[in-house]
Amino acid sequence: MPSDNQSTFVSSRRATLRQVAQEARASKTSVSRYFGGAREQLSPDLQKRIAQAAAQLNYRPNLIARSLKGGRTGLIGMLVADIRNPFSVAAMHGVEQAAREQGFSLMVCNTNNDPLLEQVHLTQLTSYGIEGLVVNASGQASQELIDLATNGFPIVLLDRQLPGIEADMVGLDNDAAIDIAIAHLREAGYRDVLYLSEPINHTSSRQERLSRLTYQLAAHEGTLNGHTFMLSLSHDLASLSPVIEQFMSTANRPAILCGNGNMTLMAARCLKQLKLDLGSIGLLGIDELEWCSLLTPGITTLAQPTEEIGRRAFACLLERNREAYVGQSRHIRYHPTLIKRGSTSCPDFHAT
Amino acid sequence: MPSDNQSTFVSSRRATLRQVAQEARASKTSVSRYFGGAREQLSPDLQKRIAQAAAQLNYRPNLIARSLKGGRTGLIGMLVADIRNPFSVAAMHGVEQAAREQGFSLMVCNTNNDPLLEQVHLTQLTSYGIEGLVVNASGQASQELIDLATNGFPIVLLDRQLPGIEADMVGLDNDAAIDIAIAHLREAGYRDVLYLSEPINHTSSRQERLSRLTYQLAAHEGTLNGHTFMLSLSHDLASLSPVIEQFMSTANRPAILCGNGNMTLMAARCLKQLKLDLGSIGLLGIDELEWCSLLTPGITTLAQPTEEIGRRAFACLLERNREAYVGQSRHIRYHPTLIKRGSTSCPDFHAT
DNA sequence: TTGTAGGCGTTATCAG
DNA sequence: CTGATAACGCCTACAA
Repeated sequence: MPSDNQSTFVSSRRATLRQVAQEARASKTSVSRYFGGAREQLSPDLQKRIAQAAAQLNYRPNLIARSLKGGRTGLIGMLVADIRNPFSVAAMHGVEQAAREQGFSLMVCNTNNDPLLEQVHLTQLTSYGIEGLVVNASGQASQELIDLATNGFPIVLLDRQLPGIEADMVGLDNDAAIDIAIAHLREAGYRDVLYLSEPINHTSSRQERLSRLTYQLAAHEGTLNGHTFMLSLSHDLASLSPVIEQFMSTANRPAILCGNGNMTLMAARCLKQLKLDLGSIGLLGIDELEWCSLLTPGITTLAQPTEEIGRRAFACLLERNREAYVGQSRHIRYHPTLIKRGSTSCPDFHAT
Repeated sequence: MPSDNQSTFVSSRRATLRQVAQEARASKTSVSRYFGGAREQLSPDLQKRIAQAAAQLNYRPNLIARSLKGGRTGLIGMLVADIRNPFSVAAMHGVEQAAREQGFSLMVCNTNNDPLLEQVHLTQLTSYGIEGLVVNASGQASQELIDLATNGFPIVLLDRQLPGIEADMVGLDNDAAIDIAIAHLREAGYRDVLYLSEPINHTSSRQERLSRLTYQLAAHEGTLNGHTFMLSLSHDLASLSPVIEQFMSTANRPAILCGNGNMTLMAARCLKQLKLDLGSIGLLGIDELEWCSLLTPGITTLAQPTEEIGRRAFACLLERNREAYVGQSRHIRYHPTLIKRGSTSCPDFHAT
């Protein structure tokens, strides 16, 4: 809770509806109507008086008081696992735009991948009477969140599902992503794949990508070999380097597939340090980052429509809000776009 | 939304203080005290009854209603010009952390560099009764903002000042940044500098950097030549390429100095396209980005303590809130850190 | 230690 | 068309 001290700058308190009413020699009701969208009902004269008084007092309706009565706060909340991840930022941007277009404001909370913090923020958000929640949280849902979902509170999951929570989800078509990635790597002539992922930690999108990879590797057994390495962000390059060196020493036509943008960054750092040339060792990342085109000869990526994903998430929220909780929860998955660059084209290889 | 049923049935609406009071056979006052921090005043028995009832109903105080009476919302607002700028995100992260530590929640609004949008968001924010505002806006302040500041509303400017607004500001020591940059370039043997900036547009930080650059160039007249180019983000590389080509054709030991991260990105793209080698043409950027170390041979940058800047901004807000508006507004400037990399070390050059 | 009454700024209901 | 009046959920004198 904010600390004790009395607000000292209260001198310039905002004007209230009542003051406007007095100044305009009208009733509170009329003023309320004027600002509440029923302006047409009022006589031109009254309208003018109210407008004048309001302008003079620089009056703005107090949204808090309004929501107290009406139940509608116009607030929606968003929980983000890692605000410094460009994916999160882009998605958030999408949510925010869509929300504003519909007259909603967004409260964003960064949980830092900390379930405890998630709980704290959730309590805060609900205490402020948010009307819906977009969640991109760390793998496990807090009890708080589960309760909310169970009670039919409008929730949309972003990028990942959460065990124990029945809600709409919008994210990437992970199967398609892996399929496209593998197909591309095969066509480009790579034969050994090292998959880099952040620890699964119950994060569904990571799980899905890994599963599909396993499936693909099985399907191409004999022509494509696979290895997997989980890398926590808190680890430094020191733990990745030996893995890659080991991989290089045994692999034939090797390529690295990165499960997300963070992994692409780690891989690129490591390859640079090991002085390995992009292309001769393949590199393909899920998530497009602004610098991927800069690194000679360019890093091939699978781009997600991040903003659109955010916008869609908000749209889902709105729908749920309107139609109550009808029908099964939907899973909306967007198709990734392959951006081919030099990191997956080695002139020495030839497609099968 | 749930129907507005009054009945005491399992309405999915949140429990209110009144319901808890009924369930606990206590008065609203007692329950209010229980949750308002005066728990000690109550008899153990009463405390227990209230605790039980609250748990059973899963009661949470409604922060909105609370703030209506007390005036304190525990909300602070932040206006961000461009949410996709890593600097903004990092600063926002700092603000958010500091705010949470003090029990405040953050409402972030992205103005997209659009003054109109800024106005809209500002109205919204104040309507929600925010207790303070952190502003990193496009150059010109809206009238709305000016009024707020004039009335003594707690505002802190981030990274840039705004004409017509007397408020604390926290940002980079731009003079120091330029001084360090120029000194470094000179030492590294560069003799011609092309300064890339986004259009000044009344943005004080851009103005300061440019002015200081001009000053430095004058100070080193004869040993250092300078040119300046303003590049809008909406422009594409096509407009930058000829400038750089022209610069290269006439310059002696040329280097590019980038006014911020966006410019560094543009420059890097352009140099890559023109197939110019980093180092033989110098490149130094203000703002450290995650990929600057990746691009061979590394881009030299001036790093800002972005998170700390955000945290400090919130701290200022708190102080202002406590001590009313005492004394002059402060300008807090952080010193940048030079991160030397290959882009400013050309083996052919020798220091003066 | 506990409770009663009134009010915060707004909207909804029901009269005129 | 316009205006009283009663909520909304909570807090805070003031009593008991």
